[in-house]
Amino acid sequence: MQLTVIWNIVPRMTRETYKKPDYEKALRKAGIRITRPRRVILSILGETDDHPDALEIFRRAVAIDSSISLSTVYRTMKLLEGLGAIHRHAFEGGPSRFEQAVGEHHDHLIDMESGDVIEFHSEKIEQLQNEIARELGYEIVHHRLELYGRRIK
Amino acid sequence: MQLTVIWNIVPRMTRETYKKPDYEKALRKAGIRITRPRRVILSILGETDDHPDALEIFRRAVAIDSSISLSTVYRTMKLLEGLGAIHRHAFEGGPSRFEQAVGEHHDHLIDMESGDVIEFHSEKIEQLQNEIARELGYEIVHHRLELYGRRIK
DNA sequence: AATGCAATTGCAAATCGTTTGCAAGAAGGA
DNA sequence: TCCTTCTTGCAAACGATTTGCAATTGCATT
Repeated sequence: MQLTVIWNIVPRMTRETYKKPDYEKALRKAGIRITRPRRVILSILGETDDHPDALEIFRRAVAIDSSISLSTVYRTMKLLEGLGAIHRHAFEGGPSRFEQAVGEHHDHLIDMESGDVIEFHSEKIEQLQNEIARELGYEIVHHRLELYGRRIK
Repeated sequence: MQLTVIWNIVPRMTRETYKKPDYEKALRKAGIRITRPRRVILSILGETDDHPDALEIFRRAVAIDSSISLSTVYRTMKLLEGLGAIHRHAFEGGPSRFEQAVGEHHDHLIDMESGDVIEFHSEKIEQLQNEIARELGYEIVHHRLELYGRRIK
């Protein structure tokens, strides 16, 4: 199977402008078959704002179509990740958690008590990272910045 | 078993000033028994400059004392981590890799071709992180910053 | 140096998250 | 509709790590 990054076929997509039919058309164009399980998983990813792990996605999927299997969830996540449609995050030990690749890049602040994930973005930090990498003779392909913190009362 | 962070009992330790006897004394003071396997693992951690994973530490340990088991390596890593004597890093999927907690905090730049890990530190980035967290109503307990890059030719 | 007991060990089996082989079942272009 | 290829569910395999257990060992105490 040959993978092409198709996410740019569906550009400027945000949580608000997200439309399933367009999305599926783009996938089909990239040679990906729209199956029942995939449609279910896609709809879950499109509707959530949190960062569920495979098991959680599986649970939600089963609630819609009980015949879906966990391996299909894993396979679909890997497929979508390869297409650039979702991002995988491995926070501190735990299982991978996924989020739809919507809008621009951001980093994460993890609430150590609740496990909540807060997204943020700092252009200044990004620039500093590039500077540092350049000084060391590298160009950054991607990065990971996670802040683990406690809510200030 | 009651754990106390003892690493500050052995302050200002650098790779150059590191002395096993002092180290072991500090551990004993914290109620940790210095066993043969632990002495071996400690010496490996003290001598290396890279970021070996448990299996690699196990291999090196076996070369010194063939009776050491992998589970003891894991148990010791967890113990030392709890004491603050080592840091655990989980880079992109792979197994945890460890490094002695020596000197001050630093982040990592991972060479995507070779897997090499380059350490760096930027006070500016640290400050920005604190600002961001504060704005979001959080105080940072710790963070993880990894740059994945390619060498510029 | 010998004693006693809790801490530590090695081993094998268990666990967790994830991947894979396989035969059966569906997608979608002709 | 037919045919080929992709996808699926299932169960078994997987890699990293943890655990239960009985045997061993460190070390504070005699």
